Amino acid sequence: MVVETQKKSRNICRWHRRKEDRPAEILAAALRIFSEKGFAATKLDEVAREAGVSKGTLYLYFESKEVLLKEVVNEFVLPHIINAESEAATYSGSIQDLIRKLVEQMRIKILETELCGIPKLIISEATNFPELAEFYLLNVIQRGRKFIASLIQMGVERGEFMQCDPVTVARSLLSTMVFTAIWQQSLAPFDENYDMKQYLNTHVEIFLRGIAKDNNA
Amino acid sequence: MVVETQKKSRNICRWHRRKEDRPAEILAAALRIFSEKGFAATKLDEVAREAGVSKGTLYLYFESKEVLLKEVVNEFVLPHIINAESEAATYSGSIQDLIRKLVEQMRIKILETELCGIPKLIISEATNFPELAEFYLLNVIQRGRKFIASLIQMGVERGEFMQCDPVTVARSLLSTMVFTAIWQQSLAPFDENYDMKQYLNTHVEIFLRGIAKDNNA
DNA sequence: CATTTTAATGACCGCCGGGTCAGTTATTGA
DNA sequence: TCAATAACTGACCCGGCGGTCATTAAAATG
Repeated sequence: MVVETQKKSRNICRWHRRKEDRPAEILAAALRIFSEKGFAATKLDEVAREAGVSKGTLYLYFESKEVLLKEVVNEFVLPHIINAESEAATYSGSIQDLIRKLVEQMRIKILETELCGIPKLIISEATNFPELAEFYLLNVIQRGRKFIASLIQMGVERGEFMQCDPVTVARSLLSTMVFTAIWQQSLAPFDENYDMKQYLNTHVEIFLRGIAKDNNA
Repeated sequence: MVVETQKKSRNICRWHRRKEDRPAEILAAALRIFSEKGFAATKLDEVAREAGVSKGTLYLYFESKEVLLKEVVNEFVLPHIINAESEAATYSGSIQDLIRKLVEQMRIKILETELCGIPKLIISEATNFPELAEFYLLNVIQRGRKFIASLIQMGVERGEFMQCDPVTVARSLLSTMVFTAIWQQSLAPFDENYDMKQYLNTHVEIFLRGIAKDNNA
């Protein structure tokens, strides 16, 4: 053994040079593997295989495993928050209906995709990577919370909702979204009769009825 | 180097032989470290140090790292479920008040202690240890869910709550409890102005108002 | 006190996986 | 056409940790 390096026949198509596409492909592969395995249990060899490159190539584009994880978060999560905010800005119906709509969109675009692996990842590694946790809390959770709180506040002013502390109420609604993501990536596969859509609908209706100004049973 | 083994001076008191106490001490230490670090990032050397023993001693009482984790779950979680069930059996007030009381007890006995590290642990490692996930889902989550569903059902029959699917509603309430535990062990330390008690109270009141039969704002 | 038993120790082993780099090959451009 | 360049590869390195076991000494036995 030792050295003797590569001289054998080689699968041709892997040897393409595609500097432009590599980062995106690697990030997509990393999202998949990180979501499934968590941080520590993810092997870079596996990410590389999933991305169709060698481990060395990873280090051409990302300087370490930890940096790779951060880049995954940046790449895949932020756009959706921004999207929801602009969605709300142009909505003209009741706040209740807007909330129903936003929850449904979040379900379809995040909770039912592999994207929901990210919250679980952050939560799992929060103690080991506090810097990442803070980044996520600030840029995703707190941003989302402020956004929802502003909707609640608006609903109160319009007389749709009862008097309440919008921030705490927003926390309550958002936590359900986060929990749903985490559940999806952990115990949901073992949980018979679990139906995310039904669960979310029930929860949202209880929630809306719970903060409604007057009660129409 | 090599061998030369131990002959130097030694801290005397660690050499006590306490076969009876060791397992409990090791489990307590394991709960602390597992809760804080997660499974993969926990080093058995550290658990041993925390328990005041050597790594070899761990293997005298537990055959592997994975078995140690399972024993931790068995030891610390199950008793609390059983306790809540018997609590409810002897309660005589309204279901609403019983739910308030149970949530508060859960907060004090689990959520505000290191015990809440366990749900996070299970969630984090669900993919890597599906066997453990199933065990926890069956013995803790589903058992708790059935218990809560029976309370909801009772509330419906008594006319406290509106018509609903008790199991889905139970899911909604329990998920908040689980989420609170997870949050406590992950992002809560970074989340300024987070007050678990206030959050839980608000959430429970919204929930109870949301499923109440008639609305008294 | 001498002997046996066994709780407890910690140096060591082997493997695994993050990270490196000498070597290989597609592409560029002169 | 043929350097020169740079994307890409994978064998290798090495530190860290789960797990082992020969050794030590506290307690039990007689």
